[in-house]
This record gives sequence, C-alpha cells and structure tokens, in this order.
Amino acid sequence: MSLRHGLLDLLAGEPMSGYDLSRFFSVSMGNVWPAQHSQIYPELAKLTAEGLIAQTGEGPRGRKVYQTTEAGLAALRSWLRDSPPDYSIRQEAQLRVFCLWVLPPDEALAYLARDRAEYVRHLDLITATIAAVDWGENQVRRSSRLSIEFGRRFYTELIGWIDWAAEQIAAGALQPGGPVPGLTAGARLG
Amino acid sequence: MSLRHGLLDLLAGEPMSGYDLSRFFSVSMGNVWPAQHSQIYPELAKLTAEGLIAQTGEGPRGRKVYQTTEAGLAALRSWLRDSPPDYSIRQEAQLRVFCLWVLPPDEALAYLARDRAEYVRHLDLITATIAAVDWGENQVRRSSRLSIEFGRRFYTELIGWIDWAAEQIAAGALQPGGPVPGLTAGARLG
DNA sequence: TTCTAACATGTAGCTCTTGACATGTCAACG
DNA sequence: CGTTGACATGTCAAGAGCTACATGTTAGAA
Repeated sequence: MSLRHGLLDLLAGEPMSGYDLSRFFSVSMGNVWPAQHSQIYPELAKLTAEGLIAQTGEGPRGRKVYQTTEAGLAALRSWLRDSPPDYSIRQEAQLRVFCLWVLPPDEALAYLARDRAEYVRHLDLITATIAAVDWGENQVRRSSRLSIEFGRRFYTELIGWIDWAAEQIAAGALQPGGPVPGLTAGARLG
Repeated sequence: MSLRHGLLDLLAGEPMSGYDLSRFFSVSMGNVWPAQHSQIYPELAKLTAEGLIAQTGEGPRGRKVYQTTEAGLAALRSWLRDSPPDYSIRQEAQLRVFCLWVLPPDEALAYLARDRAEYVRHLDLITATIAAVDWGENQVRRSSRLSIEFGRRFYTELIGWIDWAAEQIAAGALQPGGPVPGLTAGARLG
C-alpha cells in the first residue's frame, strides 16, 4: 500500500501523467520506493476508480493528467496518522556484502570498488540535483529537499563505510587469524 | 532470488535449522533483507531439492538442521560474481517522510520524533550486539562485523538527519514563505 | 499435574512487483 | 518521405513476499 500513497503525494503537489510519474520516481521517491510504469498505470486506474485521484487534463499521444482529490489527500493524511510505519529496509546490495567472505580477499576488494563507483555516481547525481532545482518553489519541493538531503548523507556515509571496510579487508580482516574488523590496532571504534 | 543466497551464506557458515535462521535473520541480514519463516521453510525445501543445501542433522520437536553443500557454495559465489547487483533500496519509512508536508508542522515534528525514537532503539540494539558478540570466531562473523558496522553508521546518520530536518521544519521550512531547507541562514550546506 | 511459553515446521490465499510483451503518436532529422 | 527516438499507455504471467491459519513438542514453573 505504499506506492499508492507515493502517487497521492506527488499528484497532490502538481498534476502529472503516468509517464511523468514514472520518470519522476526514478529521481525522487524511487530512491526509497522503486516502481515501474507497469505498476503505476494500473494503480492510477484503481485510484481513479476509488475517487482518490481524478483525471484533470489530457495531452498529445493519449497523455492523461491526474490530480489528487480532497478524498485522496484525506486518505494520505490518514495513512500517515493512523497506520504504523514499516521500519524495515530492503537493500540487496548490502545483503551481498554479508556474503563477501566466500570470495578471496582481492576479489572482495574489487567487488567493493565496483559498489563504490556506483555510489559515487549516485551521489554525484544527487549533488547535481540539489544544485539544479529551485527547492523553494512549493511545499512538495521543500519537503523533497529534506528527503534528498538524507540521500546525500546516506550515500556519503555508504562510501565512507566502503573505504573503511576495504581497509579492514586489505588488512586481512576476512582471513582467519587476521585482525578482527572494528578492533583495528587493539582499540575499539565508536 | 536474494533470500536463497542469504540462506546459502548463513548455512555455509554454520549448520542451522529454519527456526534458527528466522530468528537470526532478524538481528543480522534481516536488517537489509527481511524474511518471515513462512518464506524460509519453503525456500529450504527448494534448496534441498536442488542440492544446494542438505539436511545434516535433526533434533527434538522435528528440528531439521541444514548445511550448504559444495554446489550451494559454488552457486553463491557465482551469484556474487556473475549477476549484476540490484542497487535499489526499499524503505517505507523514508517514503512517508516525502509526504510530511501534508501534515501541519507540529504534527510533522511529532512524527519525526517517533521515527527518531525507533531508530535510537535500533541503534542501541546494534551497539549492544557489537559489544556482546565475539567477532573473531569465524569468517562469517568477521564478515558480519563489517556489515553491522554499516548498520551502526546508517542509524547514527539517520538520527542526525532527523535532528537536522526537525530543525528545518521548526524554522518553518515546510511552510510557504519560510526558509528553504538546505539554505539555512543564506549559506548552502556541505 | 497442568499450564504456559518457547520451540519447531509447515500451508494457503492474497497482494505486490517485475519483466516482457504490445500498441500507437509525434517531432526532428536526413 | 522515411526513419529514428522519445513520448505515452497499457496488459499479462510468473515469482516474491506477507498475513493468517494450522499443528504438534518440550521444558519449566506453579
């Protein structure tokens, strides 16, 4: 039930088409809740049927523009207020890291280097977006600025962690008899 | 296809039952890849049928203990080596934050305070685990120490971000005409 | 001895999500 | 005028994942 609320939020901010939504997702909410167009279009149909959004315009090539209704906004508020947040996180890339010990250390290091490059790309994209967008334009933008700041910090931290982990592995932390990670030089971190 | 590899990894480290796995998940891999027992048991059956794990023991109350086979370990390595990582992240709690602008500022602040408490609880649990476990015992443990360190940093950062966001909202960042988040006092942050 | 809580394994039905398929429009370029 | 690429909307089948249901065991406390 998360996708629908993401859509309600975006369409409450400004009218958009399914196509707009699926592209916009990839640079905003998509960072914490990915969605393909094949999921978005049927959801828009359902939301329309339930009266939570309404088609308020059309454009060339069959383009349909939707907007959140009062009922939709109420549903969004009630979701935030009345349903308990799901604090779980799903992140395959970090699951893989758990398994790195099955690779020889040099391969594990190469693996982390690839991850790092990916995260740097991501961070660069975020930094560019922060610089490019006028975040004062409306409430959704202001709210998004708070969220994207978390993205910036998250990827910065992730890169920092990889550098630390790579150091540990290079020092033999994954090999039996090597130094225990987090206990480098006999002193416990943090 | 991620759960099966998580299981292969854990069962390569030490023999465990489905019950052990479902509990262990909640304090290790479950932090990045949650799984219920209702998903684990059928997956164990499939993995057994495919020869990637094998039942190597039994215990009271119908307890079945499994272990990853050579074929399973090979499958795990090949997953790490040959399949492209999925770098996407799913995190409902942060999706909700995108929507906070639909609530009045005081309610948004209360909302973040609840999130913060949850994350502090989580961080405390991680800190306690780091202190309690002997991370040098085997390779899986050493590898896990790297992963849990990321968890520690992640939740620390998350709490720091909430404090920043709350400050912004308190200063009126979500209200039209208020200060634009990230541009506090006219100076752009980091 | 009886009760309770933790141990232990499973199944069934439903929703969510993905990847592939499918179709058509329009603008710009050569 | 034909081609290409972006725009634009959809469907469908298969698999992943969640909630609830279902069953039985064992240790320890009262």
